[in-house]
Amino acid sequence: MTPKQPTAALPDAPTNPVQALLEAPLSLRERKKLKTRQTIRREAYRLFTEQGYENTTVEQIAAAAEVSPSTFFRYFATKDDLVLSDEYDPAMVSALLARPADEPFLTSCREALIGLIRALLQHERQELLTRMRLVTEVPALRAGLDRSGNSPRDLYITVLTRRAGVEEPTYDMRVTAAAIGAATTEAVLQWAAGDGREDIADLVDHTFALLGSGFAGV
Amino acid sequence: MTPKQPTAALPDAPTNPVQALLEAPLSLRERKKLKTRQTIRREAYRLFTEQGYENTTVEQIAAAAEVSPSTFFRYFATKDDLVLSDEYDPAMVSALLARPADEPFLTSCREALIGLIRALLQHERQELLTRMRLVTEVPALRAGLDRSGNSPRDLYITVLTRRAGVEEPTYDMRVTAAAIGAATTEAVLQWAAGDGREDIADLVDHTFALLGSGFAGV
DNA sequence: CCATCTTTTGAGAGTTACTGTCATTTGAGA
DNA sequence: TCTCAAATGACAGTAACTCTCAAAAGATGG
Repeated sequence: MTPKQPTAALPDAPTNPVQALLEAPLSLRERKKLKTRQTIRREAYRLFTEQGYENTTVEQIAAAAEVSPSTFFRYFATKDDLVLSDEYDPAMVSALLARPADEPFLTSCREALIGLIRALLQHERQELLTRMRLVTEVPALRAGLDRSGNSPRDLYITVLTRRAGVEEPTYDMRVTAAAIGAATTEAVLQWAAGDGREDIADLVDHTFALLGSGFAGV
Repeated sequence: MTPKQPTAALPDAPTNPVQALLEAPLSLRERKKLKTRQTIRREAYRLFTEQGYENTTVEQIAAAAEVSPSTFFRYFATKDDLVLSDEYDPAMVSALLARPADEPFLTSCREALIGLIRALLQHERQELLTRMRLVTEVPALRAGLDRSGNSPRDLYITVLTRRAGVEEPTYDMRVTAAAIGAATTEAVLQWAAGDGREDIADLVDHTFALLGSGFAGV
């Protein structure tokens, strides 16, 4: 489910940054790795906002973060991953699985999504918005958003499959996951487009109500 | 709406290959261009099936089609475009706009989609299946499927906007387009996964019924 | 048929994201 | 302090593009 990372160098990457900050018994090595990762990302975002995404080379980022290009690619599989890879998937999955199995899936998604974003807002509001702004503005990133492996679609498929207790997802599960996933993306991007001023609960409620109505009004 | 092509070299590319074959008053130049385009694609698909997508370089394709790499990129903006760029968008748009404006959008989509695929099947069944198989099998292509500009989402947004007679799409239109677009993609890929044996009308009917139900059963 | 103009093409050089290898460094554990 | 495994950097290589410019080929008017 998680975006393919160079697992050799990061065998046990923390699943959630928030979580990572809280349960802090990290070895020196792990602390350094975390710090390096953060530095790379921070410098990258700085350069992106200064001179644009396309105009910023990996070499520049590596130099700014004071690591070699080799090391850069050990931390992020691609340049896109700087923006696209997040560590929220596991949190979302457990939030979804924590909901009652007989609840309508749309409801589970709505609640899980609102909860997750609320939690994130407390810790990394600014970074979250910067990311989303980049995604909306850079076509290459917007495209990569649906890359298999880290898309909402794939996440929902996983949950639906597990919830049903089967091995392989059915076609209906895939359609459901794809449609709700696409709507989820729209909601998050809309929220980011308004610089996070819009109430996320209202937005998600509205979005999922539209889905639940079967597009009756359209 | 159409995928970004190097417009300099192809100022008036035919909008639809079927259409293009029928209305044949083409100048020598235009006939040669069309032929070159077809040759490149044909040779590319041959190489892809022989040795795989990733293992085939643009240089090899260009050599097989007896053009220079420069020329390749004049015909296809990227290697992905060989598979992803199609010329069906305009046909789909007009099919959709031909439906009554007060018909539920889901119904319009269902009918237009079934009609379009049926029409395509008569002329290019084999190529269509080869394409779709590539898309399902190559992760990079699967990702590129949602690239802004040629996604079903963007197409549906255009139609919804025009149908409503407004300038900018509303948020609800974007959500609707994204969700139905994602479902459309699932349907087409499912159909291709079964090598086109499944009845396309049944599949699309079923898929859009699921959407229309608001995922009540899930 | 010729001259001219425009479009298309090929050659070649350059950029950049990414891969793979190997030697060196650095933290972990006894 | 010694040893081992993990992390890093240096380096070479590949392939997808981009740009520029000159040559070739089709269109056009006489």
